[in-house]
Amino acid sequence: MAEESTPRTTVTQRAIEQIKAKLASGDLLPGQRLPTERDLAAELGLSRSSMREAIRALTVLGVLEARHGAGVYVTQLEPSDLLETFGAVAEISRGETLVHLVQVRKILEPAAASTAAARITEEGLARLRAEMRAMERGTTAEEIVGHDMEFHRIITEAAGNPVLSAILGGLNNRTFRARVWRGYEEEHVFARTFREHEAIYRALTERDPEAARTAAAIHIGAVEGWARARAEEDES
Amino acid sequence: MAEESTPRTTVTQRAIEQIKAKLASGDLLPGQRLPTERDLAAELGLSRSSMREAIRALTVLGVLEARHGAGVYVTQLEPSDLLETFGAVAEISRGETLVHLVQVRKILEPAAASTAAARITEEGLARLRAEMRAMERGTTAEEIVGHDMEFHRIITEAAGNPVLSAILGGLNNRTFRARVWRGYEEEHVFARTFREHEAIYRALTERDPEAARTAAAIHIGAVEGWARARAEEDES
DNA sequence: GGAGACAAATTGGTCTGACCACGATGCCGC
DNA sequence: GCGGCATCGTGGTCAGACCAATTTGTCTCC
Repeated sequence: MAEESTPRTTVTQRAIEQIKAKLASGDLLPGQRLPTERDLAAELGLSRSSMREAIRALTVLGVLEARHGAGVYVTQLEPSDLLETFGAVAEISRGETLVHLVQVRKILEPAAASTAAARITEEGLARLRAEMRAMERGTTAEEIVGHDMEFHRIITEAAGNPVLSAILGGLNNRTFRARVWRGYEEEHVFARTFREHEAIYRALTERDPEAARTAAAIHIGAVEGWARARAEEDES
Repeated sequence: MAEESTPRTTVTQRAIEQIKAKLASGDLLPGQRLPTERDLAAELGLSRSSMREAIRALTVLGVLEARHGAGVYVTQLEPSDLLETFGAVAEISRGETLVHLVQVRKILEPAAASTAAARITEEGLARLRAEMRAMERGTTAEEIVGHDMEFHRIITEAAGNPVLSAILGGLNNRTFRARVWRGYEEEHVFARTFREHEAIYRALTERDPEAARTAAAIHIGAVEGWARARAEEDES
């Protein structure tokens, strides 16, 4: 027993695991610089090509960061770094999965709004007001959607949980929204969004967690409907 | 204008984007086979090494699957494939982030339990009973934790949202649990878990969504406390 | 004629070594 | 003392070779 090599997998995969282990164990700390690709390859006993594949993989996962000419570094390992890939999922998903993604958002966003009601600062509320005004004044759909996203981002942020923020950020991708909200330019749909944002804002102002939760749930509920319609289109 | 090349990024990164675009647009469909690495490299105008890095990155993201000797394939793009990386995050995270992860679970799991109360089948309930019995009979911590995880997995599954299942699955990682539950072997802690599972199970049997939600929230609330204690240890 | 075994072609996995491009360092001249 | 330039270190890319797993086709034997 005690196989020292892992024949059933690739050397690259093994390298990935080894680096991940060093991270989990605290052997590598956030911000720290790794040895050079060449040294690392020698250390782990593989070629530079394979080592590079491993580093690239961990880079897209948001764990490492390669700076051309400067070296490879561990990221801050903030949830925002690590869960960036969550957005990629939202971008690629199609059909029914779109609905499932929105459903998860429908669970998380009300919870975030509820927590935010108790924690949001006066400054946060002021920023929400600003976004609402900007959204109403907005002319292009692009612009309006931008302020809409920012509105939700501020609330999420106020909940004070970076993991939650990162997940909701991914689910709230620009690309994702664009796909769900196709044909969103209709005037009355925007009007409805305004009203719903207003309701959420009011609940936050009154520091009413339950009202905030409900208002957010209603808001996302509307999105869910569109996602469902869109999903049926996809199933062609 | 209209720069045709993207000088500000790497060729590998560009290749990743191009393949992702093909996936999002439906140009590449789940299960489909891609051209060989060599052909793909020629097609996108880069070397095979760089192409391989791109493929490896997408493999780690759960989007592609490379079969030695057989070719590269698009996965089924099921949430379970794509959100596998979520587990990796949970494995690497330390300190306060552990608490934030558990907090997200505390939001999602009650929601899942609530939905499950309305949807779980008789067979599902039977499996829950079996897991509870097995857990009580379990001798090693390893074994008990395994049945515990399965208990939650069955409930999550019954909620019928694969995205939700995938996220909770990642949050419920074996490694993750091991880190949070250090010193979990104490008898009374297990006893408490038994009782809490019992409460969740009863609510499901009675098809009572609110009771299920509450019972699940209480259960995860206990875990949150341990995670918090564990996080303070980490901050050394 | 069909089934199994073997051989060849296909294709991902790994390695080597070279060169380029970007950053950091330090030296030199003003 | 300071700005600019040369050098070196390091990641980024490329090319070509060989290995290993799989697939496919063919051939033999029953």
